[in-house]
Amino acid sequence: MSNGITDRTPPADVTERLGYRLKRAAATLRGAMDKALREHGLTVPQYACLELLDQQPGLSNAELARGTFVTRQSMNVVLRGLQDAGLITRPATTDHGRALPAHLTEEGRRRLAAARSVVYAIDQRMTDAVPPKRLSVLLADLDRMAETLGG
Amino acid sequence: MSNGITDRTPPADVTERLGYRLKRAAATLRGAMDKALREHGLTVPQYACLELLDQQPGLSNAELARGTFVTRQSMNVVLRGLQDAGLITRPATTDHGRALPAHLTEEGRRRLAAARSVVYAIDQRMTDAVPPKRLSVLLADLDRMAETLGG
DNA sequence: TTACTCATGTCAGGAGTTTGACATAGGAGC
DNA sequence: GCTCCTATGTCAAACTCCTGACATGAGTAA
Repeated sequence: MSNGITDRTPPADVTERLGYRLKRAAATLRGAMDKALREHGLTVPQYACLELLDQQPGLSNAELARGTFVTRQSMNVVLRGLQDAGLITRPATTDHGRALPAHLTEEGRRRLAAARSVVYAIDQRMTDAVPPKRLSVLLADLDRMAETLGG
Repeated sequence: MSNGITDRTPPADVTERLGYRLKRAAATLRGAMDKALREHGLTVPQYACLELLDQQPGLSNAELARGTFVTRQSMNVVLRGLQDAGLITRPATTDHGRALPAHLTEEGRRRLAAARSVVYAIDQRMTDAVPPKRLSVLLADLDRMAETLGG
């Protein structure tokens, strides 16, 4: 059966398929972040939102949704929560268009800084699990996988 | 700043971190599977459950939950749905212990076979996106990442 | 101007998932 | 025997997220 030509059929064992492994790694990461962030009073989408806003102040609801891989509707409730908690500000109206630019408050920056330390630790532990020389290749492969499926 | 020693601090740009890329790839895969499976009347957890049961008949609710990375409670709902749809069977009682072994019905096997084709196609497209020589290494790295975080 | 298209923000409803809790069954150790 | 400890199944409530839908604003072209 082994003829030197790459097998183009997914393994019969589900757990040997790329999709399963990808899901497993992502689920584990999600669980670790969820647990760590809970002690900081933040959910994963909330943290992701704060992180994006810190790097790109003024992002709109729709832009944040795309950046965190959720729908506009989901991001809307996240933003409302962050707004109620006083971590971000958003104008009620705007001169041009409908997009409402969001910005971090001082408190938001503080909470983000605190939460960032624990998330960094997790990301670093995970990154250390892969040989340094393979990291850039791994990142590129993950990107290709996403792009191929229309991400 | 580049001194030949591997940088041990996560990139400031969130989108350059391993966690972000991993989430992106997983989210894209989830979206593709979700869309494809909807035409077969199945959700992703339902499909995963059927696939596991096909390979390992008699798995219990808790075992299926661990295998699909959800809680027992979630899997309980999934199993109830599959049972109502006549795709699996589960005894009401058992002689030994509390674990109730689940099994596919004939209809369950048919639906799984139909759904499997579209999922295989997605998995294959994704797998083809990474150079064949790197596939086994990629799988190993994903595993290491999960194990490091306690998966 | 008008009509069309697209992106955005938002509301309503429902499906899926989680946390927290409780009762039951088996095994290990005393 | 008895007591922990663990694992399992299940219920209830809350939360998260999504699908579907609608209205608004901007740009484009007839």
